[in-house]
Amino acid sequence: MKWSKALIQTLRESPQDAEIESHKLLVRASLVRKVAGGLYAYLPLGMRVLKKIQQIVREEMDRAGAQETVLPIMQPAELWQTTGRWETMGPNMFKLKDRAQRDVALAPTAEEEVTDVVKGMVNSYRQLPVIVYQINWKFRDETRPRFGLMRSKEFLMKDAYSFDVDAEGLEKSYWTMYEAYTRVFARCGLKAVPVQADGGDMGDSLTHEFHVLADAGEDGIAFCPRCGYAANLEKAERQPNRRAGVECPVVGKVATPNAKTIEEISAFMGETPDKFVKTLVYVADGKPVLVCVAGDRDVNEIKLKHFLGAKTVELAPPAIVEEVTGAPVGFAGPVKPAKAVQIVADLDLEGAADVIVGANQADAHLKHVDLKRDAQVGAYADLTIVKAGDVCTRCGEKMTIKRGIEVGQVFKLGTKYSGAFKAAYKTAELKEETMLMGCYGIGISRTLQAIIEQSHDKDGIVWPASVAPYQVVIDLLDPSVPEAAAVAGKLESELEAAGVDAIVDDREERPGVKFKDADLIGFPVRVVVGMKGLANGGVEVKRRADDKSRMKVVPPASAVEAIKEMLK
RNA sequence: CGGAGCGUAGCGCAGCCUGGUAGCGCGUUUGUUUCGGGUACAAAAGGUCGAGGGUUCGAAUCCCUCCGCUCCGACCA
Repeated sequence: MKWSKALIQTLRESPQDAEIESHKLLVRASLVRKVAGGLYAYLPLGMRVLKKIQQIVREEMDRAGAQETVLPIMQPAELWQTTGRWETMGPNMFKLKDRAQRDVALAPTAEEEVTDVVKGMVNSYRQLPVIVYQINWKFRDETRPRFGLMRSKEFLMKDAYSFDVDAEGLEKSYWTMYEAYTRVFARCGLKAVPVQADGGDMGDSLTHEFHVLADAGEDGIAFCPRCGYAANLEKAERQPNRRAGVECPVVGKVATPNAKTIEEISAFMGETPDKFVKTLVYVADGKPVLVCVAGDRDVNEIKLKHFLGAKTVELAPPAIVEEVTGAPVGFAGPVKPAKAVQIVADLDLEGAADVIVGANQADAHLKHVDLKRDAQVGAYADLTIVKAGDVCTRCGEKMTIKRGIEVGQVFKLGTKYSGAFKAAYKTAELKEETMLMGCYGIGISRTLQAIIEQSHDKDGIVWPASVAPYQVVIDLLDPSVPEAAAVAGKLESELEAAGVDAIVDDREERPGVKFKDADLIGFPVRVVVGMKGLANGGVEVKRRADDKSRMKVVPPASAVEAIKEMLK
């Protein structure tokens, strides 16, 4: 490829709407261009990377025995109504009508569609297991698209679905995909770590997310340095910090005017936040619940939801809080609320005594409270978000918190979709059984950006050779000198013959411009064809990631060899 | 959906407070110059100042409405 003919327009300045480094580089290096909020055009350079990632995914899926398909992006509403997700996906799904007023959706995912297709084709246990996949555009009407391709309204996703006869088969499919994902990310030059995660609305409990660790990541992950435990904060567990066995005098009321938050009240009373019990009013499936956690803790709403077995859990609006506690927001407590409602508390508080709680009365708190003696706590459970320094449940080590970008996820779905669609097969005993499903996603476009986020320096992107838009840039410093141009041209075709893709920077630009652009876009290997080098009978070959001192000067005839060596 | 900010040339921005011929840098085109880390000079093209309405002799500028974008929060198979 000749640069002078390529549709590339690098930018000196970052677009003003880009916040994180990978987003800035994506735009500056001319890989994508924003069309509208959350919608991006993939330019030739970006497209080449996207295709290389896709190819790696395809090879690994095929190796794992998955079969490629393409399902329609436009999906009839009936499919979604079958599982009830037409409603529950709600505004996240792009919905439209065709000319006959039939409802259709733009695919946000494809469990329904694939289940319907496989159901129509598989009738016998002999046809199972089967895993199908597709690489296709997905659409989600995100409330807040952000960070470029990280969270966009339209994105490229590989989604795979496994169908098995029993739990054992599903287990096997799940780990087959897990292995394949490990290989995919490694081949993309990414350090992606598998972490345990919450299944959300998708299915049953076992699920792993693959995260690329980065400060710009949207998810928090708890890690145990000793035993290797890694879990999304949505799911992460810890050993409770019980403080039982404290002597507890009789309850006393304290006037705490205008002190509503734990911070305010702890400053007011001169006690540390962990001496307090924070009581929050939640509404779970329409019913109010009091939730107590230690004052220095935050409620994990996902854990709460699972514990209560509720479909929806949200903080109660002020009116409900007042009705339940009999006091304005800020003074809720577990001791004799105005309305007798279910009270649940975090495991930290099991046996807790001599704590301070809201008095269910304006501008007042209670001290010397013994939860067991003074309150009607219905149940104790793990209800809080893990923090750095919390203790690992497995090995007792202190955990750390890092941030990650989720690039892939593997789920066991069980019969959630196959049940709804009555996707059944005949057993050898002629019985009808429901298939067991798993689903497995990789965000291809997000992976593209995650690679940049993980691999860049002050000058630009540092592409791993496996996914670089071109593996080699040939900087032809004097394009108007025929002998130099001939050397570059010959090298380009030799590389092509050797299966290495290269772009020749043949622009009439000063060397500095070419070097800056090469660094910005981040081609793994740079070859400089200049009069200075040619006078000494050589071209210069250098890795993007190395400094100038690691540059090699080789005769043009052996350049291909040297380049291939560097690409390894 | 709540809070904040911003919409002026392909990109980054000034001008707005205090109304009076729409500017700068990058990029683009042409010429000269320079030539191993974003050369320099000159000339040129490119804008219904987000949209609509109002005030005014006159609106990028003041007022109203709407739209879009970004950030924080809530949400997130």
